[in-house]
Amino acid sequence: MTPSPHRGPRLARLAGLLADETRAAMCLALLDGRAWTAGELARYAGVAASTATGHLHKLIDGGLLTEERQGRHRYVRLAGPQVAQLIEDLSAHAAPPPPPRTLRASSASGALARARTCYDHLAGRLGTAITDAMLERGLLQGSTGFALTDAGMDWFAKLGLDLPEAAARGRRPMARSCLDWTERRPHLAGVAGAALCRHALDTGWCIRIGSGRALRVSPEGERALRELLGVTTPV
Amino acid sequence: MTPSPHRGPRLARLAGLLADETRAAMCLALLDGRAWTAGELARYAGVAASTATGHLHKLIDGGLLTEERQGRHRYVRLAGPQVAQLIEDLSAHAAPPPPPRTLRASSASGALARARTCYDHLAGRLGTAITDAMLERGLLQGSTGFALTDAGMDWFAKLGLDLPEAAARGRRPMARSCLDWTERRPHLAGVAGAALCRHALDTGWCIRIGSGRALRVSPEGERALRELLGVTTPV
DNA sequence: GCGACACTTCGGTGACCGCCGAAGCGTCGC
DNA sequence: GCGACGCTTCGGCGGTCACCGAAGTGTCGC
Repeated sequence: MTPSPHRGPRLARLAGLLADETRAAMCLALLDGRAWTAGELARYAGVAASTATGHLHKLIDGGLLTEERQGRHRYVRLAGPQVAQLIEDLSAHAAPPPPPRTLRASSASGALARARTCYDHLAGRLGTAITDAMLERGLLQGSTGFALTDAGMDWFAKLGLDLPEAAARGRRPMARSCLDWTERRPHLAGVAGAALCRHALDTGWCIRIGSGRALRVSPEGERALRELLGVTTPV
Repeated sequence: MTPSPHRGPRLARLAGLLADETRAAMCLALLDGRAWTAGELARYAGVAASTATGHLHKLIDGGLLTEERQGRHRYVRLAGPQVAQLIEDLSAHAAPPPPPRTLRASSASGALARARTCYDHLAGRLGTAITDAMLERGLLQGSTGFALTDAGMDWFAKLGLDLPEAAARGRRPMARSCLDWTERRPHLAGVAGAALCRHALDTGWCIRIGSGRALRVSPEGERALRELLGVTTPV
């Protein structure tokens, strides 16, 4: 007797979606949380447009992506935060065994390692620094499985961010830990992480560098982070 | 410029390990946390022994499994809790879209839905009931990303379980949430979940039914859970 | 020792799947 | 309208991979 009905085939089907280098590259690109056109993804992955079409069909059928058609363009994005989390987790497990701990600064092209978005929250040295500060100040609890404290809820409320209301809109965790692939330490994700990132972009604390995931911290952002969390912008 | 060195191929390689029905079935079977022989897995998955050998090689090379040779037997098990978590997470995401919420009792063969192990912690209605009770009593915090409170640490200490010492032995989270595939709600995993499960088996609160993952709760176990957590054994 | 047994290695076979280019279909801009 | 453009469908090619049976290696038990 199999212990559960059809878990094996289902698991294999889902894993199969990510088991191809081209599709994996597409999903990792989409981790920036934005919508890409089919052509952009094809060029990014280095395949013909017709090939990309087939891959996108599979990813959409499999529920990992959603599409949105606009004129002659077809925009695709990750189907939701759960999918982003899944890919991020899986990708973290697939990381190389011994990370070259010493000269890391030289790799991962400076700006990205300094501050970037990870789907819809903050990552890089900025993300982990903010997370560390929130832990120190008792706004966040738990060395790995994060939970927001009452003080943490107040802190967000003072910023004008209504987390309970945001959390009620979906089944998403209020606070979640996401493994940072440059820092190899957790940073804040979940509803709280997304709200903070959105706030940082809305208020101009952080500004996107070009069209990628990299961010730079504005002078106002530096001041706000220092005052609110005692964070000095990462070098 | 690719945003990161070689994440795509690595992700694809890892996913590829689980993208085959036979390998997926093997990994799901190994989620019970025990060591299986190659022949057992071959029969379980319904393939020839030679085929199973090949699959096990791949899974071991890929770091998902470890082997242990004893005489003419080759025992394999999951390489660690991180791997168990990964497979459990992935499998939860692969679940069928609309769970038949009504007649669930009839499916998932009664005993397993009532109480079972999930790798090395407690799952099923028993697992979620214990988790709910710990949340209610303030031993655990966070609706999804769990963290143990001070009161929770004391509670474990009173049972004679030294969690900080256990946690220091590895990089494993103290408390973690694991999605229960029969209840569709989280239960307690991580160091704390494993310690509690081990305690329950050591003290005879729970006893394995046959050789599978299913458990039954002993009379002493019922009494202990009622006194310690106010949990009445799930029907 | 001698079989019984667990597992492994080795060809061979067939299916699946990713890839491309060419041709077709819609949309946009002049 | 008319091309330019983005995307899609189709056919064909080639590589990869899961599978098996048969033969081989090591271990256990008598």
